[in-house]
Amino acid sequence: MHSSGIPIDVDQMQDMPLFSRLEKPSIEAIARGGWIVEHKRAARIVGRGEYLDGLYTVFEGRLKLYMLSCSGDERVLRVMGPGDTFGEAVMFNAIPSPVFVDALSAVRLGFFPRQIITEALASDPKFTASMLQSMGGIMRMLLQDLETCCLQNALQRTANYLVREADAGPAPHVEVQLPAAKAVVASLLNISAETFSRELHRLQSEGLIEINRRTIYLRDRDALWAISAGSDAPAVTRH
Amino acid sequence: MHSSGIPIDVDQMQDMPLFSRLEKPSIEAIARGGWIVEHKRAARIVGRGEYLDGLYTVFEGRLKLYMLSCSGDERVLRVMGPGDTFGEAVMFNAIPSPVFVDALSAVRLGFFPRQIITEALASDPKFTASMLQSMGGIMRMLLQDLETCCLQNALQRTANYLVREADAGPAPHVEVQLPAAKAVVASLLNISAETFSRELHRLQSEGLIEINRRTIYLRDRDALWAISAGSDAPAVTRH
DNA sequence: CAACGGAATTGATCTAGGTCAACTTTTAGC
DNA sequence: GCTAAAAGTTGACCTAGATCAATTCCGTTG
Repeated sequence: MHSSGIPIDVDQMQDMPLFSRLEKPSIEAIARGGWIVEHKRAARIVGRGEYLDGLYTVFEGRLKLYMLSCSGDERVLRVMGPGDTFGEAVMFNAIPSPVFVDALSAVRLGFFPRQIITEALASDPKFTASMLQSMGGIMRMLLQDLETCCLQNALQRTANYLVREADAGPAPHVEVQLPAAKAVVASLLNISAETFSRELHRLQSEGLIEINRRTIYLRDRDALWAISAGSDAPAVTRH
Repeated sequence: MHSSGIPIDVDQMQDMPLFSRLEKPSIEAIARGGWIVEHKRAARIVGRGEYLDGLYTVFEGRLKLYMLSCSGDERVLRVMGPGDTFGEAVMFNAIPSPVFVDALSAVRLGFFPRQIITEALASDPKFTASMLQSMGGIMRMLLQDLETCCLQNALQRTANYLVREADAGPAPHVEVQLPAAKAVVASLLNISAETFSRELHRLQSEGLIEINRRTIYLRDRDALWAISAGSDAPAVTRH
């Protein structure tokens, strides 16, 4: 890892949801208190059990946030990219991290010590609002995950993922780029890589999607939505 | 439901984690802006899809916060009691509620409109800190749930629940009171009532616990902990 | 105290999806 | 371009836990 003295690019911060609503001076104050950290692919950024005295934002690269079962298999919770933040819960509660964070590619992160964040919260109500909203958003995501993993079967989860991913981008696109290897996405959906492959190919054979490496073209968004919403087998025949 | 004009008891608020660190005047200001709501057993407090323009605190009674699958079976996420709060995520993000909240008994709740909360956040940094910590705590709980439900088997979940519940109270107790019917607790653990019963009786036959209606006596906390931590069958024989 | 109804237990099946293994395709290094 | 390693696909099998069904156990009410 490399903890540089390079000043943080304020313009880039302005594009991040957590900071985008703040006035320039506020952002600058926060930027001055933080620093850039660089890691290469596969580096462990946060380990389970570590305490974090600050929060991270992603400037460049991708990371996975995951848990490990006692038997060593991992469950990916989020794949994070530019603009995402992590560490809030651990920082505000002074608890050991319940999750691991590893770099999926070379990454450039901003690190902001708790002290700086606390000061910014005290001096700028807009930052407080942004922070609360950001945390609310993560809670919502976690709830979604819980819902997905407890109440939906493998086919529904797959369809649901594709539809959500298609809507996620700025312009809803019919072309979904998997953010990582299929095995990682499978873990995100809490299914085995094999099952993920099978369900994906099932959707393809039904004509709802087309698979091309890590790109999935959605051919019938409504049908996918219907599947994810529960009508388990609308036209889709099992076997 | 009954939306009374009864003033909110400030002393009772002081016992709630969200307010306990505030100065009396802050609490009083918040109390003046909120009101008491009463519901009887089985009442729906929040429905999925509803927007909430404020947050609730529980003064008296128990509630369940749950999701429904498309096929109608419910998954309980939290059983809430006095001192708990809910609605933060929905309020701060102005999103429709992803969950249902029903009363498990007659309940007395405090409702605080967003306006009041926002003002309190702006005027008292301690409240901001408390709020962030509270939300961080919920995030941590959700993460725990996700971990439990994705990485542990039914026996581990059952053992884990008992141990956590025993530590939850003010004094770690060897006597765990199930907060609701076994079927509700089972749903909390994302297993069927039947499986929950079986696993509980398995633990009993191994001598690790004793079951008496809704009271479980923990006879060997370390062994339970070991099970929940992963050593799947330390002395516990399957079948 | 009888009797009714919800909660809990227990046994007998069934199945979604995991695991293992063989194989093919893609990617990256040289 | 060639080769080794990684990623993905596909089939055969297996198991944890769901579901269904039959009792049993209480607690409540008249």
